[in-house]
Amino acid sequence: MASSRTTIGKKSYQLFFGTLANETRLTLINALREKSLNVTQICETTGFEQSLVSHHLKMLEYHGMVFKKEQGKFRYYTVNEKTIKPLLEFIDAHMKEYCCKILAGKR
Amino acid sequence: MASSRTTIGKKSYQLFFGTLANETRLTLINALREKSLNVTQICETTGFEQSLVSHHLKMLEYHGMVFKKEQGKFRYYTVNEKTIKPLLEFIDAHMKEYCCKILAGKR
DNA sequence: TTTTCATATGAAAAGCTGTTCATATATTTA
DNA sequence: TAAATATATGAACAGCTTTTCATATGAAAA
Repeated sequence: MASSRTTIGKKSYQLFFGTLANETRLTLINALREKSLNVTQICETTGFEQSLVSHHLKMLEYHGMVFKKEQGKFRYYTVNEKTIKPLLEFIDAHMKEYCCKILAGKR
Repeated sequence: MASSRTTIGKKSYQLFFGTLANETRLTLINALREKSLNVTQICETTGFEQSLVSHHLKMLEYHGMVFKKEQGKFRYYTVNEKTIKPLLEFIDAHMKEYCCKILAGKR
């Protein structure tokens, strides 16, 4: 049994990381870190087009990174703090320690 | 001061996640989780072409996810356990809790 | 010192992802 | 119920990423 190994396949990781490997989606997540917003409010905050925002929110929701709450004709989105916050903190620590080339400004 | 917020920009996250959002690179990381291997050994283990492996290792190294150790004409690569292991464990936990749609088998 | 082995790299082709546009659906208001 | 508002979705195009191929570089062995 190769057991301390994860039980979740490469494809799943690829989808998870792929979901976060996008500047637009990271902007949406960041916008939602303050508080829940509906789609129109997200568009106002970020300056992105409505259909673009909807497409990306769908993907974020599908991967459990945001949650949707229906309220009349509005759809309020909330960031999954439990995942997103520690994840970004963890990565900050990695970057500070290892990614000198990136932090140095190039690329 | 929006201070508990990360100091590292969206672009850096995009590059970090983008590096891991690829099945080939995840396969390389997985191959290296057992032990350090040189490029030829990685090719044997994974079945990938040498130039493909070199391209991807370069990216992984650049982002601090693997380390390279020169030994004569060989280049031994080691996974960055400190980052990769807890990261994958963390994501497993996220998946188990939120990504039912993915785990259910579709996509 | 020529050949062989190990790895790296640049450029082109193939494949994938993001954005836009047009439009659909669903809810509320007039 | 017609019009307005809020959100979602499919398809096409543009742009980016991955893979392949040809070849370069560098170290070791013959």
